[in-house]
Amino acid sequence: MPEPRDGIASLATEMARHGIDRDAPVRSVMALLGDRWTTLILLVLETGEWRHAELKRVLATLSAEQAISQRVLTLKLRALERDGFVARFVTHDVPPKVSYRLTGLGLALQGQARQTIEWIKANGAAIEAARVHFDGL
Amino acid sequence: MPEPRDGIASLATEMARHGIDRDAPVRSVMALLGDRWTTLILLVLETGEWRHAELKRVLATLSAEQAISQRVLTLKLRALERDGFVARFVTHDVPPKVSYRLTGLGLALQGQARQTIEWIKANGAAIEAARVHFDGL
DNA sequence: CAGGATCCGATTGGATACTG
DNA sequence: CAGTATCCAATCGGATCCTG
Repeated sequence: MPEPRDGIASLATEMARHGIDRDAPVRSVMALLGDRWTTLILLVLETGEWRHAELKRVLATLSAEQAISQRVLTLKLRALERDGFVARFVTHDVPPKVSYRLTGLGLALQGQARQTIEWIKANGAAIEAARVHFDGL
Repeated sequence: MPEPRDGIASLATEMARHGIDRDAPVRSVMALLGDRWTTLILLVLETGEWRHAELKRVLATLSAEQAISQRVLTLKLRALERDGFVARFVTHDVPPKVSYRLTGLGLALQGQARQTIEWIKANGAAIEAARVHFDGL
């Protein structure tokens, strides 16, 4: 294992110790936040408890493109539930009523996501300027 | 456009005004941070200026799985460069020497990413416990 | 050495139809 | 209504080969 530069060795051992990779949740949660819908779902669930269908409808109004498919919404909610970010409530009526809301952990995660999103929005002009410059080369 | 719940209307108009979706950089930058390699690349570039090959080698030591392919490394560096997060330097020798480092904007982005990653690491045990609970149902 | 071109497998997300 | 199953297109990432 080469050590190409000063400082990177300690960095690597730090990462190994704290598990930034090696299937710690870091990779998968970052991927979740980076996917097509999760940040929007978190944003909506931050406002309270939502039924599946209602959530699907409001997400459609929040996205410029097409609506989320029922299948993908279920997939994303499951992923968030599995990681403990979202709690799921069911009444065993016919038809069943299912609702979702953030857990404390999910609310904290959304706080993190919101910070990053706010930063990107605040620097959006600079980013888009860089893109125009790069594309016009 | 229905308004299923109090507060979501102002949320939607806020998002439309500030462009949380609608191809503002928010979506694409979040996706970049969520992909297989970008956060690791930012982490390494935070330590200084790196040649392409050296960067590829150190990334291999930082990831538990396989090494990054040359093609994908170039792709990710281009994406970061296009958004103004990474600067690229070339000497027109034979063979050429190409190096990369973070811009001020990229350093700020890495600050954001680091915060989120630290949060995930700090809550990694809770997340993994939630997974065990969910999977054992 | 850096990176482009090509080919490929794996994953992601959307559309639709069906079930309790 | 919520969820699952199936099918499909698009995207992502890896492997290999080739060039200045």
